[in-house]
Order: sequence, then structure tokens, then C-alpha cells
Amino acid sequence: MLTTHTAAWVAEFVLRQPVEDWLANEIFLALPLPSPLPFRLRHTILLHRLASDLSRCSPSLNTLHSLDLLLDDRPASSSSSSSSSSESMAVAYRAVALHCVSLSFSASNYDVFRTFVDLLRSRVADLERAGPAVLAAEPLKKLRMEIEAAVESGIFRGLLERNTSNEALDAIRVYLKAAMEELGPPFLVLAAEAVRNGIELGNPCSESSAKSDDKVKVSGVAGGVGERTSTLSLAVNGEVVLLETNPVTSSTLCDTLDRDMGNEIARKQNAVVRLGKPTDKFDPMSAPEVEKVVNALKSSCVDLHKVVVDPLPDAVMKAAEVLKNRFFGMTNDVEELEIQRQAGASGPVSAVKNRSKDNGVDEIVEQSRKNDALDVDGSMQQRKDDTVQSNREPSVEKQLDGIDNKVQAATTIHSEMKGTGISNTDGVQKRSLMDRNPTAHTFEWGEDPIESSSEKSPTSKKITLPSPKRKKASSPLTILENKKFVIRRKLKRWSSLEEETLRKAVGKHGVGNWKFILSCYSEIFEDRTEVDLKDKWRNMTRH
DNA sequence: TTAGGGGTAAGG
DNA sequence: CCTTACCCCTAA
Repeated sequence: MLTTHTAAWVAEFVLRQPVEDWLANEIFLALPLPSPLPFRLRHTILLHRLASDLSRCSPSLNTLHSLDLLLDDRPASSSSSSSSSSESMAVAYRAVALHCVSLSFSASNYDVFRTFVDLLRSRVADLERAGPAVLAAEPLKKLRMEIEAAVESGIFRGLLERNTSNEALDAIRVYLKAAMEELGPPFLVLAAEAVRNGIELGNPCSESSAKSDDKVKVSGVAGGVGERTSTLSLAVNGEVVLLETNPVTSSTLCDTLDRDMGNEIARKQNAVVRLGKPTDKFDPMSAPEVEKVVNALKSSCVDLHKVVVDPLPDAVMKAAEVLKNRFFGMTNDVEELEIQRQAGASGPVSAVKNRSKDNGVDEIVEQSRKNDALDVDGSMQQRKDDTVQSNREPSVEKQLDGIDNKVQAATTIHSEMKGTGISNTDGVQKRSLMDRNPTAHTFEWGEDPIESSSEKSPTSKKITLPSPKRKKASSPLTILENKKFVIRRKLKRWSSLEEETLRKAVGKHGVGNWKFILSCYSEIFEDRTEVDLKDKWRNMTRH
């Protein structure tokens, strides 16, 4: 039986492989991961997201968001500027932030640009107040100055001339490398290696380990439950190599193993567990077995890669082309841009106060503030319904941020792409044909007051009150003038994969968690909404 | 956010 | 004509 801790190790290992996002999702779903996620695993997930953005060459607000989370998730001990990844993190943060600013500006909607810049400013200010040392780094100081300059001048001229995308990608690449090195190899690999070499698992400070100078020791755990930090140190030939220098952790491998054995009494901070010796009170984990598991995992990943090719990148590119073409031929969008411009003209602060129902920017501003993160994906989008789409991402964020985080949607990286209007490097605002028209409204012909009163017999003395349902009198002419017709999405029949996935998901997560299910399988339920899932389930269970 | 009623259009 | 997918609305 797989325990939550071993599941975390496996998850960590899998994410360190070049595994497709959807596959990672599937594996995550199948694993009984601990809640909250261990620090190491959280970190690995976020780095995987970055790597994913990098591989698609599409730094976006989601990339910035990942960096944001990584920044917030830094263990206190590594906030010192000595951390090797701190500097590159700061550089990457700045580069990606500037790229996003540049994108938001070239999206040719100044209010959106202002909103985003304001949010970014306050975020940087928040970070500064919180005082992580990473902000002391020169690049972020520079970022703050650049943002200030942008706001003062109103225009980000310098940025538009630069290739911010490439700068961001390069910076991410550098940071990823440093962060990966800092994180060290996956725990399973270390463990397998150590066990193969005839190791001893235990506290590096304990007497027994100090004596064994011809062996490799692994101490700590790949991710202690609920711990922000984890110690993973290797002692090779008596020399201790600390991969992460936090010596104090309440949840060590010993703890984990103890818990797994149900032996609460033996749970001690400095307990030493020796593996590989038949006389142990714990079941020995033989080296060949661990090796076999690791190899099997590796080979299965490779096999899956050979068999399955992720169709999404292709699809995304094609969709981007279509949308781009459509953008230039579509006058409606110009109209909507204008509407949004007017709605947002009072600035982000007042926009929050004067929140109107149909103003997508307002909702996003408020949502962003609520989340206290730069999750302003929707700012680049024009429409309320797009905001709903982008709401999938905050669910990921919650899971990563929250204490009771669950893992299922943690790597829904593709869904981020779909929910983000500016994730592509062209920076053109996009609108899908699939989207609803926010200004569309329905009209009931049946009980028009004008109609009814005009047709009413003048002799009729009966006093009638207007139905509360009717809000205003409108003639058919007015309606024809005002009405924008709803464009139905193209009918897309449910594939058997979708049906099967829905069935499984409902079996696993229960009926009614449509939003959650959608976020878990967003790759499979492409272009579907929660309501679609609900309706489909209704259909499926009807007969 | 979801459930559920109910309407409409597409497509077999 | 029937089923399915999509859509809208309202209550909880």
C-alpha cells in the first residue's frame, strides 16, 4: 500500500522527469498525496510549471504567478542572500514582470495596462514590506524603479523596443537551473543510490553515522509533512554534503517511517533507522527492489512519452493563428475595447468601488486583491466569461498556497494557457468564438406591458399590477436595436474519453464538484464549462 | 457555486 | 422525430 509520504516521493520524482503536463496530472490524481503538500513537492511543482512555460517559449502572467508563489514559499532559512538561486530568481522575476507589463501595454488597452502596473507595484511594495532578502537584490530594486518610471511617464517606451520575451525566457532558464541544483536530485534517486551503495539511513549527527565513514548516508526526508523546509543531506565517505541547510525539521525520514509503521512511540526526532540489515525491527528495504522501482518509473515515463504525443501545443498554436486572423477582421472587439476603456477609465481603485456587474476588469481587480497575488490573468481578457475561465487558475493557487492544499489540480498547466489571453508572445488580445457575448440578453415577448395594456379592453375596470418579472417596457424596435445575438458555441459531441473521464471523476470526487473536476481534467474537458459537465452528467444519468 | 427546470438548435 | 449539447434562469 502506497503511503502518502512515498506518494509524495513518487510525485516529486515524476515531476523531475520530462513528463507531459497532462500525464503528470493523471499520475497526481492516482497518488494518495499528503495534505498539505510537503515543501519540496510544492517547490518541484512550481519549478515544473516554470519549465513547462519555458518549453513552450511563452512566459506569461502565469509564469509570474509561479515565481510569485515560489517567492512566498521560500523557507525562512534561505532568505539570506547567500542562497544561490536568490539572485537568479530576482532576475527572472524582474524579466517576467517586465515582459508582462510590456504585453499588457501592447495589448493596447491603457486601463488594463495601468491596472496591471498598479497591482505589480503594490505586490513589489508588499514583498518589500515583508522583507524577503531576495528583494534586496539589485534586479528587483530596478524593477520597482522601472515600474515607477512607467507609471510616471504613462508609457513603457523602452520596453516595447526590447525583446522582453527572450529576456524573460533566458532569465527563467538560469533561475530554473540554479533552483534545480539547489533542490538537488529527487529523493527517490538519492535513496536508491544510497541504498545501492549499502547505506545507512539516519541522522548525520548521530554517533553511529559519524563512525561509518565508508558509507553513504541519507538523512531527512524528501518532504516532511507540513514542513516548509526539509533537510536532505548526503554523507559520502564521512563528508557531509548538505543539499539544503536546514538542520531542524520536525519531520524526518525517521518520523515518516515511524508513522508508516504505526509506531507512534518510537517517533523521536533523532531516531536512527538503519535500512538493509535483516536484523532491523523495521522491514528492510532491499537495494535491488528500490532500484527496480526507480528504473521502472523511469522507463514507464519514457515509454509513455514514446507512445503519446501531447496534441495541445499544436492545437494552441493553431487556435492562436485563427484568433489572430479573426482579431484583425472583427470590429466587435474594437467596440468592446471601447466599452471596457470607458468602464475602467476611473482607474483601478475606483473601479473596485464602482464595481459594475458587467465589467470584467473590476472583478479581476477585486479577485486579484483577494488572492493577494498577481493573478491578473483575466485583466488581459475582455469579458466576464473569460474571467470565469481564468478562475480555474486560482483554484490551483489556493491548493498550492493553502494549508489544506490538495494536489489534484496542481499541475494544470495547460489550463493556464487556455485561460490567459496574453500568454502568447504576440500580445494581441484574443477572443474565442466559443465565448459568450457579455452584452447579450434575453427577452420575453409574452408579457410586454405595452402590448398587454394596449390590447386591454378600455371597459375593463380591473386594476392589474405590473408583474415583478417585467423590469422595463421595451418595444420590439428597441429590442432589435439593442439586442446582440448570442453566438452558440459549435456543437461538440462528447468523446468517449470525456465520458469515461467524467464517470471516473464523479466516482472519485462525487457528483456536484464540477468546477473541481473540470480543473483536474482541463486537458481532457477542453472547451467545456462546469455547466457542461453538469448537463452532461444529467444526460448520462437520465436513461 | 451548484441543482434543476426548461428552452432551443444541431444533427442523426 | 428524437437525442444531445448548449444555454438561461432561479433558488438554495
